[in-house]
Amino acid sequence: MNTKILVVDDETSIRKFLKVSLEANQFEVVEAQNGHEALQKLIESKPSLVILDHGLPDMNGIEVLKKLREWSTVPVIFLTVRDSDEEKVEALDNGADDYLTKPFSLPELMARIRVAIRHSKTEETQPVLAFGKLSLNQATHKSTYADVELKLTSTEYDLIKLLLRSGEKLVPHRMILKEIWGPHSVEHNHYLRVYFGQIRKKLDSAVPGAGEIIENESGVGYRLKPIA
Amino acid sequence: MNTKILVVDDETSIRKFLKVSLEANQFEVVEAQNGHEALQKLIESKPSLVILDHGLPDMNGIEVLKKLREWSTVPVIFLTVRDSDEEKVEALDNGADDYLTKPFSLPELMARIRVAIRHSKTEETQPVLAFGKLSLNQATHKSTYADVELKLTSTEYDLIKLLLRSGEKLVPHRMILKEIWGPHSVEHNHYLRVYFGQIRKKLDSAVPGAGEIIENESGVGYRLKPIA
DNA sequence: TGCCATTTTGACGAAATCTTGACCCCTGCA
DNA sequence: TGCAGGGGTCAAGATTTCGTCAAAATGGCA
Repeated sequence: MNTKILVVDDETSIRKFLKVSLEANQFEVVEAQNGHEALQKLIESKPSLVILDHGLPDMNGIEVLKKLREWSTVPVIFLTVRDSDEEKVEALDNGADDYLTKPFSLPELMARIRVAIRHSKTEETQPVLAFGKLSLNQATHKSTYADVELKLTSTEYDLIKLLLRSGEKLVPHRMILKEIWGPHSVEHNHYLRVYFGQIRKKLDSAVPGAGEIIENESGVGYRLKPIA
Repeated sequence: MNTKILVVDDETSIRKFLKVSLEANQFEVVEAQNGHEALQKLIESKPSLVILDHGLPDMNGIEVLKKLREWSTVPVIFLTVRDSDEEKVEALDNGADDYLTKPFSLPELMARIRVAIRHSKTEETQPVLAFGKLSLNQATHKSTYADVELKLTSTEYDLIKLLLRSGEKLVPHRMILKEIWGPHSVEHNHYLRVYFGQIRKKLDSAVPGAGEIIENESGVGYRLKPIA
Protein backbone atom coordinates (compact mmCIF):
# COMPACT_ATOMS: atom_id res chain seq x y z
CA MET A 1 0.00 0.00 0.00
CA ASN A 2 1.39 3.36 -1.02
CA THR A 3 1.57 6.37 1.24
CA LYS A 4 -1.55 8.48 0.82
CA ILE A 5 -1.35 12.26 0.54
CA LEU A 6 -4.25 14.67 0.69
CA VAL A 7 -3.79 17.71 -1.60
CA VAL A 8 -5.97 20.70 -0.73
CA ASP A 9 -5.99 23.53 -3.27
CA ASP A 10 -8.74 25.33 -5.15
CA GLU A 11 -6.69 25.77 -8.32
CA THR A 12 -7.18 22.76 -10.54
CA SER A 13 -3.88 23.30 -12.36
CA ILE A 14 -1.86 23.11 -9.15
CA ARG A 15 -3.76 20.06 -7.94
CA LYS A 16 -3.13 18.30 -11.21
CA PHE A 17 0.54 19.26 -11.18
CA LEU A 18 0.97 17.97 -7.63
CA LYS A 19 -1.01 14.83 -8.37
CA VAL A 20 1.16 13.92 -11.34
CA SER A 21 4.38 14.76 -9.51
CA LEU A 22 3.45 12.90 -6.36
CA GLU A 23 2.24 9.85 -8.20
CA ALA A 24 5.51 9.78 -10.11
CA ASN A 25 7.11 9.44 -6.68
CA GLN A 26 4.94 6.48 -5.69
CA PHE A 27 2.48 8.38 -3.57
CA GLU A 28 -1.27 7.90 -3.70
CA VAL A 29 -3.13 11.19 -4.04
CA VAL A 30 -6.51 12.31 -2.70
CA GLU A 31 -7.73 15.76 -3.76
CA ALA A 32 -9.92 18.39 -2.12
CA GLN A 33 -10.93 21.78 -3.50
CA ASN A 34 -12.02 23.53 -0.32
CA GLY A 35 -11.89 23.41 3.44
CA HIS A 36 -15.00 21.37 4.06
CA GLU A 37 -14.08 18.83 1.46
CA ALA A 38 -10.61 18.64 2.99
CA LEU A 39 -11.91 17.79 6.46
CA GLN A 40 -14.32 15.31 4.94
CA LYS A 41 -11.61 13.56 2.91
CA LEU A 42 -9.31 13.54 5.92
CA ILE A 43 -11.79 11.46 7.86
CA GLU A 44 -12.65 9.21 4.93
CA SER A 45 -9.25 8.39 3.55
CA LYS A 46 -6.94 8.87 6.55
CA PRO A 47 -3.95 10.18 4.58
CA SER A 48 -0.40 10.05 5.95
CA LEU A 49 0.21 13.68 5.06
CA VAL A 50 -1.72 16.80 4.04
CA ILE A 51 -0.54 19.49 1.63
CA LEU A 52 -2.65 22.52 2.42
CA ASP A 53 -2.96 25.71 0.40
CA HIS A 54 -3.43 28.95 2.26
CA GLY A 55 -6.15 30.48 0.11
CA LEU A 56 -9.33 28.41 -0.12
CA PRO A 57 -12.76 29.57 -1.25
CA ASP A 58 -14.78 28.69 1.85
CA MET A 59 -12.38 29.07 4.76
CA ASN A 60 -8.71 29.90 4.85
CA GLY A 61 -6.01 27.34 5.34
CA ILE A 62 -5.30 28.34 8.91
CA GLU A 63 -8.88 27.65 9.89
CA VAL A 64 -8.75 24.24 8.27
CA LEU A 65 -5.51 23.57 10.09
CA LYS A 66 -6.94 24.55 13.47
CA LYS A 67 -10.02 22.41 12.89
CA LEU A 68 -8.12 19.30 11.95
CA ARG A 69 -5.64 19.76 14.80
CA GLU A 70 -8.53 19.40 17.23
CA TRP A 71 -8.41 15.70 16.66
CA SER A 72 -5.75 14.74 14.14
CA THR A 73 -1.95 14.61 14.35
CA VAL A 74 -1.39 14.08 10.62
CA PRO A 75 1.64 16.03 9.29
CA VAL A 76 0.65 19.17 7.38
CA ILE A 77 2.76 21.05 4.85
CA PHE A 78 1.46 24.54 4.20
CA LEU A 79 1.64 26.17 0.77
CA THR A 80 1.20 29.83 -0.03
CA VAL A 81 1.76 32.37 -2.76
CA ARG A 82 2.77 35.14 -0.47
CA ASP A 83 6.02 35.15 1.42
CA SER A 84 4.86 36.74 4.64
CA ASP A 85 6.46 36.29 8.03
CA GLU A 86 3.23 36.59 9.94
CA GLU A 87 1.56 33.94 7.86
CA LYS A 88 4.45 31.56 8.27
CA VAL A 89 4.61 31.98 12.01
CA GLU A 90 0.85 31.70 12.34
CA ALA A 91 0.73 28.50 10.33
CA LEU A 92 3.70 26.88 12.03
CA ASP A 93 2.47 27.80 15.50
CA ASN A 94 -0.97 26.43 14.75
CA GLY A 95 0.32 22.99 14.02
CA ALA A 96 1.74 23.08 10.49
CA ASP A 97 4.88 20.99 10.23
CA ASP A 98 6.43 22.83 7.31
CA TYR A 99 5.81 25.81 5.08
CA LEU A 100 6.63 26.42 1.42
CA THR A 101 6.20 29.51 -0.71
CA LYS A 102 4.98 29.22 -4.31
CA PRO A 103 6.65 28.90 -6.70
CA PHE A 104 8.44 26.08 -4.95
CA SER A 105 10.93 23.61 -6.31
CA LEU A 106 9.60 20.14 -6.76
CA PRO A 107 12.70 18.34 -5.45
CA GLU A 108 12.55 20.45 -2.33
CA LEU A 109 8.88 19.66 -1.79
CA MET A 110 9.59 15.97 -2.21
CA ALA A 111 12.44 16.13 0.27
CA ARG A 112 10.26 17.97 2.78
CA ILE A 113 7.51 15.42 2.33
CA ARG A 114 10.00 12.67 3.09
CA VAL A 115 11.06 14.53 6.25
CA ALA A 116 7.47 14.94 7.43
CA ILE A 117 6.67 11.31 6.83
CA ARG A 118 9.90 10.22 8.47
CA HIS A 119 8.87 12.18 11.55
CA SER A 120 5.44 10.65 11.81
CA LYS A 121 6.88 7.20 11.24
CA THR A 122 9.32 7.40 14.09
CA GLU A 123 6.72 8.87 16.38
CA GLU A 124 3.82 6.60 15.75
CA THR A 125 4.38 3.79 13.36
CA GLN A 126 6.56 1.33 15.13
CA PRO A 127 6.10 -1.91 13.23
CA VAL A 128 5.04 -3.86 16.30
CA LEU A 129 2.94 -2.48 19.11
CA ALA A 130 2.60 -4.66 22.17
CA PHE A 131 1.28 -4.61 25.71
CA GLY A 132 1.34 -7.74 27.78
CA LYS A 133 0.30 -10.67 25.64
CA LEU A 134 -1.53 -8.46 23.20
CA SER A 135 0.41 -7.40 20.14
CA LEU A 136 -0.21 -5.88 16.79
CA ASN A 137 2.01 -5.91 13.73
CA GLN A 138 1.44 -2.83 11.62
CA ALA A 139 3.44 -4.19 8.71
CA THR A 140 1.31 -7.31 8.26
CA HIS A 141 -1.78 -5.70 9.80
CA LYS A 142 -2.24 -8.71 12.06
CA SER A 143 -2.91 -8.90 15.76
CA THR A 144 -2.37 -11.67 18.28
CA TYR A 145 -3.08 -12.46 21.89
CA ALA A 146 -0.56 -14.88 23.39
CA ASP A 147 0.48 -15.72 19.81
CA VAL A 148 -3.06 -16.70 18.83
CA GLU A 149 -4.22 -14.68 15.89
CA LEU A 150 -7.29 -12.47 16.33
CA LYS A 151 -9.34 -11.91 13.22
CA LEU A 152 -10.16 -8.23 13.64
CA THR A 153 -12.07 -5.96 11.29
CA SER A 154 -10.34 -2.72 10.39
CA THR A 155 -12.28 -0.67 12.94
CA GLU A 156 -11.53 -3.17 15.68
CA TYR A 157 -7.90 -3.08 14.62
CA ASP A 158 -7.81 0.72 14.87
CA LEU A 159 -9.36 0.62 18.32
CA ILE A 160 -6.81 -1.85 19.60
CA LYS A 161 -4.04 0.24 18.04
CA LEU A 162 -5.30 3.29 19.88
CA LEU A 163 -5.35 1.50 23.23
CA LEU A 164 -1.96 -0.07 22.61
CA ARG A 165 -0.42 3.30 21.86
CA SER A 166 -1.63 4.53 25.22
CA GLY A 167 -0.39 1.52 27.18
CA GLU A 168 -2.06 1.50 30.56
CA LYS A 169 -3.11 5.11 30.23
CA LEU A 170 -6.82 5.72 30.21
CA VAL A 171 -8.27 6.90 26.90
CA PRO A 172 -11.39 9.03 27.29
CA HIS A 173 -14.52 8.16 25.36
CA ARG A 174 -14.53 11.31 23.30
CA MET A 175 -10.91 10.91 22.32
CA ILE A 176 -11.52 7.41 21.01
CA LEU A 177 -14.59 8.51 19.11
CA LYS A 178 -12.79 11.49 17.59
CA GLU A 179 -9.82 9.40 16.53
CA ILE A 180 -11.74 6.54 14.99
CA TRP A 181 -15.04 8.00 13.78
CA GLY A 182 -14.11 11.67 13.43
CA PRO A 183 -15.18 14.70 15.42
CA HIS A 184 -18.83 14.39 14.39
CA SER A 185 -19.31 11.18 16.33
CA VAL A 186 -18.13 12.39 19.71
CA GLU A 187 -21.49 11.55 21.25
CA HIS A 188 -21.93 8.01 19.97
CA ASN A 189 -20.76 6.22 23.11
CA HIS A 190 -22.77 3.24 21.99
CA TYR A 191 -20.20 2.41 19.31
CA LEU A 192 -17.64 1.84 22.02
CA ARG A 193 -19.83 -0.62 23.89
CA VAL A 194 -20.59 -2.60 20.78
CA TYR A 195 -17.05 -2.68 19.45
CA PHE A 196 -15.26 -3.37 22.70
CA GLY A 197 -17.83 -6.09 23.26
CA GLN A 198 -16.91 -7.67 19.95
CA ILE A 199 -13.21 -7.35 20.62
CA ARG A 200 -13.56 -8.89 24.08
CA LYS A 201 -15.46 -11.78 22.58
CA LYS A 202 -12.71 -12.40 20.04
CA LEU A 203 -10.06 -12.17 22.75
CA ASP A 204 -11.97 -14.65 24.88
CA SER A 205 -12.30 -17.13 22.06
CA ALA A 206 -8.55 -16.90 21.51
CA VAL A 207 -7.72 -17.27 25.22
CA PRO A 208 -10.59 -17.61 27.70
CA GLY A 209 -10.53 -14.69 30.11
CA ALA A 210 -8.40 -12.54 27.85
CA GLY A 211 -11.26 -10.11 27.28
CA GLU A 212 -10.59 -8.72 30.73
CA ILE A 213 -7.52 -6.84 29.57
CA ILE A 214 -9.88 -4.18 28.27
CA GLU A 215 -10.97 -2.21 31.30
CA ASN A 216 -13.72 0.37 31.52
CA GLU A 217 -13.81 3.32 33.88
CA SER A 218 -17.47 4.17 34.11
CA GLY A 219 -18.27 7.53 32.62
CA VAL A 220 -14.66 8.24 31.69
CA GLY A 221 -13.07 5.87 29.19
CA TYR A 222 -11.26 2.63 28.49
CA ARG A 223 -7.73 1.34 29.10
CA LEU A 224 -5.66 -1.82 28.98
CA LYS A 225 -5.15 -3.67 32.23
CA PRO A 226 -1.53 -3.75 33.36
CA ILE A 227 -0.05 -7.23 33.38
CA ALA A 228 -0.77 -8.90 36.69
CA MET B 1 15.51 24.60 33.09
CA ASN B 2 15.49 26.24 29.67
CA THR B 3 15.69 24.40 26.38
CA LYS B 4 19.28 24.14 25.19
CA ILE B 5 20.24 24.86 21.56
CA LEU B 6 23.60 24.14 19.93
CA VAL B 7 24.57 26.75 17.32
CA VAL B 8 27.23 25.61 14.85
CA ASP B 9 28.67 28.30 12.58
CA ASP B 10 32.17 29.50 11.84
CA GLU B 11 31.20 33.14 11.47
CA THR B 12 31.37 34.82 14.85
CA SER B 13 28.89 37.52 13.87
CA ILE B 14 26.16 35.03 13.00
CA ARG B 15 26.78 33.01 16.17
CA LYS B 16 26.49 36.13 18.28
CA PHE B 17 23.37 37.23 16.47
CA LEU B 18 21.74 33.87 16.99
CA LYS B 19 22.87 33.68 20.61
CA VAL B 20 21.32 37.04 21.46
CA SER B 21 18.13 36.30 19.56
CA LEU B 22 17.68 32.84 21.03
CA GLU B 23 18.42 33.95 24.54
CA ALA B 24 15.85 36.69 24.15
CA ASN B 25 13.39 33.85 23.48
CA GLN B 26 14.31 31.98 26.66
CA PHE B 27 16.62 29.43 25.07
CA GLU B 28 19.98 28.47 26.47
CA VAL B 29 22.73 28.59 23.83
CA VAL B 30 25.86 26.49 23.35
CA GLU B 31 28.24 27.49 20.52
CA ALA B 32 30.57 25.58 18.24
CA GLN B 33 32.82 26.96 15.48
CA ASN B 34 33.53 23.82 13.50
CA GLY B 35 32.45 20.25 12.94
CA HIS B 36 34.62 18.56 15.52
CA GLU B 37 33.70 21.04 18.19
CA ALA B 38 30.04 20.57 17.24
CA LEU B 39 30.16 16.80 17.75
CA GLN B 40 32.05 17.30 20.99
CA LYS B 41 29.57 19.83 22.36
CA LEU B 42 26.68 17.65 21.28
CA ILE B 43 27.91 14.87 23.55
CA GLU B 44 28.81 17.17 26.40
CA SER B 45 25.78 19.38 26.64
CA LYS B 46 22.99 17.23 25.15
CA PRO B 47 21.08 20.07 23.49
CA SER B 48 17.41 19.74 22.51
CA LEU B 49 18.09 21.13 19.05
CA VAL B 50 21.01 21.88 16.70
CA ILE B 51 21.26 24.79 14.26
CA LEU B 52 23.87 23.73 11.74
CA ASP B 53 25.57 25.89 9.10
CA HIS B 54 26.46 24.34 5.80
CA GLY B 55 29.95 25.80 5.41
CA LEU B 56 32.36 24.84 8.16
CA PRO B 57 36.17 25.06 8.05
CA ASP B 58 37.02 21.46 8.85
CA MET B 59 34.18 19.40 7.39
CA ASN B 60 30.99 20.49 5.69
CA GLY B 61 27.62 20.53 7.38
CA ILE B 62 26.37 17.43 5.62
CA GLU B 63 29.25 15.39 6.98
CA VAL B 64 28.57 16.63 10.50
CA LEU B 65 24.93 15.74 10.02
CA LYS B 66 25.70 12.22 8.83
CA LYS B 67 28.08 11.67 11.74
CA LEU B 68 25.69 12.82 14.41
CA ARG B 69 22.80 10.87 12.89
CA GLU B 70 24.78 7.70 13.47
CA TRP B 71 23.82 7.89 17.11
CA SER B 72 21.67 10.94 17.82
CA THR B 73 18.08 11.80 16.97
CA VAL B 74 18.32 15.44 18.05
CA PRO B 75 16.37 17.75 15.70
CA VAL B 76 18.65 19.61 13.27
CA ILE B 77 17.85 22.83 11.41
CA PHE B 78 20.19 23.43 8.52
CA LEU B 79 21.35 26.91 7.53
CA THR B 80 22.99 27.93 4.29
CA VAL B 81 23.88 30.95 2.21
CA ARG B 82 23.18 29.30 -1.11
CA ASP B 83 19.71 28.48 -2.26
CA SER B 84 20.44 25.25 -4.06
CA ASP B 85 18.01 22.44 -4.62
CA GLU B 86 20.61 19.74 -4.47
CA GLU B 87 21.92 20.95 -1.15
CA LYS B 88 18.46 21.15 0.33
CA VAL B 89 17.52 17.68 -0.81
CA GLU B 90 20.81 16.25 0.35
CA ALA B 91 20.52 17.81 3.79
CA LEU B 92 16.88 16.86 4.30
CA ASP B 93 17.44 13.31 3.08
CA ASN B 94 20.40 12.88 5.37
CA GLY B 95 18.43 13.60 8.50
CA ALA B 96 18.00 17.37 8.69
CA ASP B 97 14.57 18.29 9.99
CA ASP B 98 14.37 21.70 8.36
CA TYR B 99 16.32 23.95 6.07
CA LEU B 100 16.63 27.73 5.95
CA THR B 101 18.43 29.95 3.48
CA LYS B 102 20.32 33.01 4.69
CA PRO B 103 19.25 35.69 5.02
CA PHE B 104 16.38 34.24 6.98
CA SER B 105 13.73 36.00 8.99
CA LEU B 106 14.09 35.67 12.73
CA PRO B 107 10.40 35.13 13.46
CA GLU B 108 10.36 32.33 10.92
CA LEU B 109 13.41 30.69 12.46
CA MET B 110 11.81 30.89 15.89
CA ALA B 111 8.60 29.35 14.59
CA ARG B 112 10.52 26.54 12.91
CA ILE B 113 12.46 25.93 16.12
CA ARG B 114 9.19 25.60 17.97
CA VAL B 115 7.97 23.10 15.39
CA ALA B 116 11.13 21.01 15.68
CA ILE B 117 10.95 20.97 19.47
CA ARG B 118 7.26 20.17 19.37
CA HIS B 119 8.06 17.16 17.23
CA SER B 120 10.70 15.81 19.52
CA LYS B 121 8.49 16.12 22.58
CA THR B 122 6.75 12.78 22.19
CA GLU B 123 6.74 11.60 25.76
CA GLU B 124 4.87 13.72 28.22
CA THR B 125 5.69 13.62 31.86
CA GLN B 126 3.21 11.57 33.81
CA PRO B 127 1.08 13.98 35.77
CA VAL B 128 0.91 12.62 39.30
CA LEU B 129 -0.73 14.59 42.06
CA ALA B 130 0.26 13.56 45.56
CA PHE B 131 -0.04 14.60 49.19
CA GLY B 132 1.40 12.41 51.88
CA LYS B 133 0.57 8.80 51.09
CA LEU B 134 -2.34 9.77 48.89
CA SER B 135 -1.62 9.97 45.20
CA LEU B 136 -3.49 10.18 41.98
CA ASN B 137 -2.24 9.39 38.50
CA GLN B 138 -4.06 11.55 36.00
CA ALA B 139 -2.82 9.54 33.01
CA THR B 140 -4.15 6.19 34.14
CA HIS B 141 -6.94 7.75 36.23
CA LYS B 142 -5.94 5.57 39.17
CA SER B 143 -5.54 6.55 42.80
CA THR B 144 -3.63 4.97 45.65
CA TYR B 145 -3.13 5.38 49.37
CA ALA B 146 0.24 4.04 50.55
CA ASP B 147 0.44 2.19 47.22
CA VAL B 148 -2.86 0.41 47.80
CA GLU B 149 -5.26 1.08 44.98
CA LEU B 150 -8.50 2.86 45.82
CA LYS B 151 -11.35 2.04 43.50
CA LEU B 152 -12.90 5.49 43.15
CA THR B 153 -15.84 6.50 40.99
CA SER B 154 -15.25 9.43 38.70
CA THR B 155 -16.94 11.90 41.04
CA GLU B 156 -14.94 10.65 44.00
CA TYR B 157 -11.83 10.94 41.85
CA ASP B 158 -12.66 14.54 40.98
CA LEU B 159 -13.21 15.40 44.63
CA ILE B 160 -9.86 13.97 45.65
CA LYS B 161 -8.22 15.82 42.79
CA LEU B 162 -9.71 19.06 44.02
CA LEU B 163 -8.44 18.53 47.58
CA LEU B 164 -5.03 17.43 46.33
CA ARG B 165 -4.66 20.54 44.26
CA SER B 166 -5.15 22.63 47.36
CA GLY B 167 -2.71 20.64 49.48
CA GLU B 168 -3.42 21.28 53.13
CA LYS B 169 -5.37 24.43 52.39
CA LEU B 170 -9.04 24.37 53.27
CA VAL B 171 -11.52 24.21 50.39
CA PRO B 172 -14.90 25.85 51.13
CA HIS B 173 -18.12 23.91 50.67
CA ARG B 174 -19.49 26.13 47.95
CA MET B 175 -16.27 25.99 45.97
CA ILE B 176 -16.29 22.20 45.94
CA LEU B 177 -19.95 22.06 44.99
CA LYS B 178 -19.50 24.58 42.22
CA GLU B 179 -16.49 22.76 40.78
CA ILE B 180 -17.93 19.27 40.82
CA TRP B 181 -21.68 19.66 40.50
CA GLY B 182 -21.88 23.07 38.83
CA PRO B 183 -23.15 26.41 40.07
CA HIS B 184 -26.72 25.13 40.44
CA SER B 185 -25.83 22.81 43.28
CA VAL B 186 -24.04 25.24 45.56
CA GLU B 187 -26.55 24.51 48.35
CA HIS B 188 -26.42 20.72 48.38
CA ASN B 189 -24.02 20.35 51.28
CA HIS B 190 -25.43 16.88 51.81
CA TYR B 191 -23.56 15.63 48.73
CA LEU B 192 -20.30 16.41 50.45
CA ARG B 193 -21.19 14.43 53.56
CA VAL B 194 -22.21 11.42 51.54
CA TYR B 195 -19.26 11.48 49.16
CA PHE B 196 -16.55 12.21 51.67
CA GLY B 197 -18.09 9.47 53.77
CA GLN B 198 -17.71 7.03 50.90
CA ILE B 199 -14.17 8.13 50.21
CA ARG B 200 -13.21 7.81 53.87
CA LYS B 201 -14.64 4.31 53.91
CA LYS B 202 -12.58 3.33 50.87
CA LEU B 203 -9.46 4.86 52.40
CA ASP B 204 -10.06 2.94 55.63
CA SER B 205 -10.49 -0.34 53.85
CA ALA B 206 -7.18 0.28 52.07
CA VAL B 207 -5.35 1.30 55.24
CA PRO B 208 -7.30 1.36 58.54
CA GLY B 209 -7.36 4.89 59.90
CA ALA B 210 -6.49 6.47 56.57
CA GLY B 211 -9.93 8.07 56.34
CA GLU B 212 -8.75 10.63 58.85
CA ILE B 213 -6.68 12.47 56.28
CA ILE B 214 -9.92 14.12 55.13
CA GLU B 215 -10.70 16.77 57.71
CA ASN B 216 -13.81 18.86 58.12
CA GLU B 217 -13.92 22.40 59.41
CA SER B 218 -17.43 22.81 60.71
CA GLY B 219 -19.46 25.24 58.66
CA VAL B 220 -16.57 26.09 56.35
CA GLY B 221 -15.17 23.28 54.25
CA TYR B 222 -12.86 20.29 53.89
CA ARG B 223 -9.10 19.81 53.66
CA LEU B 224 -6.40 17.19 53.75
CA LYS B 225 -4.65 16.64 57.05
CA PRO B 226 -1.03 17.78 56.99
CA ILE B 227 1.43 14.91 57.22
CA ALA B 228 2.18 14.12 60.85
C1' DT C 1 -27.65 -7.97 -9.43
C1' DG C 2 -27.13 -10.49 -5.21
C1' DC C 3 -23.91 -11.98 -1.67
C1' DC C 4 -21.09 -11.24 2.24
C1' DA C 5 -18.50 -8.82 5.74
C1' DT C 6 -18.95 -4.99 8.31
C1' DT C 7 -21.03 -1.09 10.42
C1' DT C 8 -24.85 1.13 12.49
C1' DT C 9 -28.99 1.06 15.28
C1' DG C 10 -32.40 -0.42 18.51
C1' DA C 11 -33.79 -2.95 22.56
C1' DC C 12 -33.20 -4.66 27.14
C1' DG C 13 -31.26 -6.40 31.42
C1' DA C 14 -27.34 -5.79 34.50
C1' DA C 15 -24.12 -3.09 36.80
C1' DA C 16 -22.37 1.04 38.52
C1' DT C 17 -23.17 5.40 40.12
C1' DC C 18 -25.82 9.23 41.86
C1' DT C 19 -29.51 11.22 44.59
C1' DT C 20 -32.43 11.39 48.31
C1' DG C 21 -34.30 10.77 52.82
C1' DA C 22 -34.14 8.81 57.42
C1' DC C 23 -31.69 8.56 61.52
C1' DC C 24 -27.80 9.02 64.49
C1' DC C 25 -24.26 11.74 66.78
C1' DC C 26 -22.15 15.81 68.79
C1' DT C 27 -21.84 20.68 70.21
C1' DG C 28 -23.45 24.99 71.82
C1' DC C 29 -26.89 27.48 73.85
C1' DA C 30 -31.24 29.00 75.98
C1' DT D 1 -33.24 19.63 79.85
C1' DG D 2 -34.58 20.58 75.31
C1' DC D 3 -33.56 22.06 70.89
C1' DA D 4 -31.21 23.67 66.65
C1' DG D 5 -27.50 23.27 63.35
C1' DG D 6 -23.88 20.86 61.28
C1' DG D 7 -21.88 16.58 60.36
C1' DG D 8 -21.62 11.30 59.68
C1' DT D 9 -23.75 6.90 58.24
C1' DC D 10 -26.73 3.91 55.91
C1' DA D 11 -29.61 2.19 52.43
C1' DA D 12 -33.42 2.47 49.31
C1' DG D 13 -34.78 4.23 44.87
C1' DA D 14 -33.64 6.78 40.53
C1' DT D 15 -30.67 7.41 36.89
C1' DT D 16 -26.88 6.72 34.03
C1' DT D 17 -23.71 3.87 31.95
C1' DC D 18 -22.36 -0.88 30.37
C1' DG D 19 -22.56 -5.17 28.10
C1' DT D 20 -25.00 -8.05 24.99
C1' DC D 21 -27.78 -9.62 21.34
C1' DA D 22 -29.67 -9.20 17.02
C1' DA D 23 -31.89 -6.88 13.32
C1' DA D 24 -31.36 -3.39 9.79
C1' DA D 25 -28.46 -0.62 6.85
C1' DT D 26 -24.29 -0.08 4.30
C1' DG D 27 -20.71 -0.93 1.13
C1' DG D 28 -17.57 -3.47 -1.57
C1' DC D 29 -17.18 -7.09 -4.96
C1' DA D 30 -18.02 -11.12 -7.74
